[in-house]
Amino acid sequence: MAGLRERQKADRERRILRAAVTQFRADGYHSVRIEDLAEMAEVSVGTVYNYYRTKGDILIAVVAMEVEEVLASGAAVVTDPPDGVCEALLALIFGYYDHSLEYLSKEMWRSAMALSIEAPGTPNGRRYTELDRRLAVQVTDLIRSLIARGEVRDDVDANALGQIIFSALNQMFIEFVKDDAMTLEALRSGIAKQIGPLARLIETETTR
Amino acid sequence: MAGLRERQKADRERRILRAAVTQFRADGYHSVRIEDLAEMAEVSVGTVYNYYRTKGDILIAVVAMEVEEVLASGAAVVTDPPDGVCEALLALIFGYYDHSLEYLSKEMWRSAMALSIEAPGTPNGRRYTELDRRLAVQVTDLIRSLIARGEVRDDVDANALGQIIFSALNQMFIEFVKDDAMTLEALRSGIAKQIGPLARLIETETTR
DNA sequence: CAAAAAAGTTGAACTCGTTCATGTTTGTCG
DNA sequence: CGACAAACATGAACGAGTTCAACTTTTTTG
Repeated sequence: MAGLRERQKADRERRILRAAVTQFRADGYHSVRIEDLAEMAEVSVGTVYNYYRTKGDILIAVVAMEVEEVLASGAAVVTDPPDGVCEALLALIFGYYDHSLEYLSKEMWRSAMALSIEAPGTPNGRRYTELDRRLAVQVTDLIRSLIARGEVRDDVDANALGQIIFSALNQMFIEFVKDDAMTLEALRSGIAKQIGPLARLIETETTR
Repeated sequence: MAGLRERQKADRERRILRAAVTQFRADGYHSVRIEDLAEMAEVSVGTVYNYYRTKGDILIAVVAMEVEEVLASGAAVVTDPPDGVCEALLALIFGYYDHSLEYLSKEMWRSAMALSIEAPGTPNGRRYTELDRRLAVQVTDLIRSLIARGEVRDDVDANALGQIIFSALNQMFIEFVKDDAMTLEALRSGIAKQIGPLARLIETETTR
């Protein structure tokens, strides 16, 4: 049976996370104080720290939910990619990008990325890094899928290329969240300019 | 003539920077307090803030000196790259990597990178971003140089490829500084595994 | 059911980056 | 040289993340 204590704990954690999602989005990660979250969640400041190690932990928890969704949407593309190497890659990448601002602000992404670099040893950092790794694996899987379909030359190194493409899309995304004025449209066209030439290099002859 | 005031100012700034280089490397960016720097530089805490906007500014100033050196060493490779596409690219990249830990610790790199992502609008962030851009330009220049030499196919998009390669080497470097246990050797072989296959794709037929 | 143990909550106190009103030093002008 | 202005240095005070010793609540035990 679910003891009273357990229910209360789960409830408090949910309330804190809910407060975080709401306030981070509304006022920005930095403007929100732990005290604000505690107040909305109807717990004390100390209690927040019983559920999350640091303020950054709370952000990562929020961001991780979003990335899980992105991964799920990407899985659909990998299973049945559109025709054409460039089209398939961009379908996956645009899927990532379009999802990214659904629940999170650029400021939240910036802070989360900064955290993952600065504190790689914490549960925070490791969790975010793991999500990055899974995204890279998904890109690699797509390439393998395109090789199996005969659209990509079978002498390309799927691992190397998947990693390279992930690096490119990730770096582009960093530039996107760093510049508040940059539109999703500009992000899309930016990565397309890189993926296009690359796709041409790895296509099989027959697809030309 | 250099007035007394000017000399004193320059002197103080140098002392603060010197204290930062010494202490950041010895104890880590985070462990060092502004008060520690002030003490070593024989100024007050407030004075430190007269010369640098934030603690991060001081770090960026230190890191920027290092990156300028890296850019200078890279320029030599671009001017006269070794034979072979892969060899030339790796000569440039290894040059970057080997330089990177000469004066800076991994923790300093992590903090600097995190800063540039989190505070892109500050003088800090912009300066670091600008250095990144110049590194990407240098990679692009090398590719152009290899095209001119006939080693790289002249139908490849030098800009797109330069940016992609920069993203890859940068992402790899991020993984390197995130993992204190990762050796320079592992970093080198990691990027080589990505650059190798890519180089084969862009080489002219004759070089095969 | 009562008492002890376990688990969790609390908010005051601590740290450190940053700011600002005040004081001091340097340069300039009569 | 003396007095005024400008520039600069100073450190106490403030804000926000984090910690921890004391207190409450829930569970277990006899």
